[in-house]
Amino acid sequence: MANLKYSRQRAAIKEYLSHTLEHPTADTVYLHIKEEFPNISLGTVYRNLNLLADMGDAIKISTPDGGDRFDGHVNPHYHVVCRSCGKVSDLELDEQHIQEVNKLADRCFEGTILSHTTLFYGICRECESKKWKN
Amino acid sequence: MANLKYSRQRAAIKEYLSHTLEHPTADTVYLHIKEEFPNISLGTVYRNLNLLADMGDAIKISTPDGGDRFDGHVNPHYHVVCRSCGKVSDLELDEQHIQEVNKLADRCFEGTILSHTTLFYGICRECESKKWKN
DNA sequence: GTCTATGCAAAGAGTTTGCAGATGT
DNA sequence: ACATCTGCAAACTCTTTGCATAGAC
Repeated sequence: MANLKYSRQRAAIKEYLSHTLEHPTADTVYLHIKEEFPNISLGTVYRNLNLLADMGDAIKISTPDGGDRFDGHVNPHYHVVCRSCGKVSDLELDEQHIQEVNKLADRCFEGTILSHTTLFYGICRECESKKWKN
Repeated sequence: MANLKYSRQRAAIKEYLSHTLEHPTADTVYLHIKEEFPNISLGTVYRNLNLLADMGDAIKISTPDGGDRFDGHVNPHYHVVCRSCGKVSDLELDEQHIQEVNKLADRCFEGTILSHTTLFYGICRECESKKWKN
């Protein structure tokens, strides 16, 4: 791994990721950071998001629809994708459960399990309420 | 949902997906089906893969690196992505476990959980052996 | 005959990359 | 001073779409 140098843009991205509860796409991060750094380019955002993900300071979430999303909260937790509006929410599960699943999987796999990510699909509360208004 | 008409191309894709243990990308499916239908186009492959996924006859797997992969085995099971070679393998877990996880998640989420997919990351057996040769 | 599926090619979305100049150490 | 990072734009990958024709019912 190469030597990293401080950059204000990267610091701002990391800061933003660690304070938002949304799970922004690269483009959303770009639009947000642009308020502070009007000249920042999308390429820089992508480069830094990938750097942060590689360093373990962010998580990249791949969903079947649309681009990847990023999460600055790296404690073990799960995500729910709303089938109706596409929003990604956090789902805190028993930390022990997460470790259990890794062990369980390791027993069934001819190799080594390092980690896992689980994506739940469902309907978020907002969309459930809307359903009754239509 | 619209009316579906039979097509040999779609049948061939479904057949291929249900017999392979790889988890091919759309392009891999395309190359394979091309042997039987030399004129098939990539667009047709994508259209049919999405149809199959919508009908529940295939599963679309999104990984952070590269394009989506497809799996014709729709019984509940998990996947392992090798961190070294990128290969996707099946992981059969206790079916009850899978239902348990949905229920557990539903209790922790303000909305409704419908399903989930879990992607394990690890090192497959082939790559583990290679490690000792290098 | 009508409606859907196909092949083709072009367009679209998301992401990466090469380069010259700015910035951090 | 040197290596890294940035902004810009072009390139690239993956996927979708519009249209005329072929195929299913």
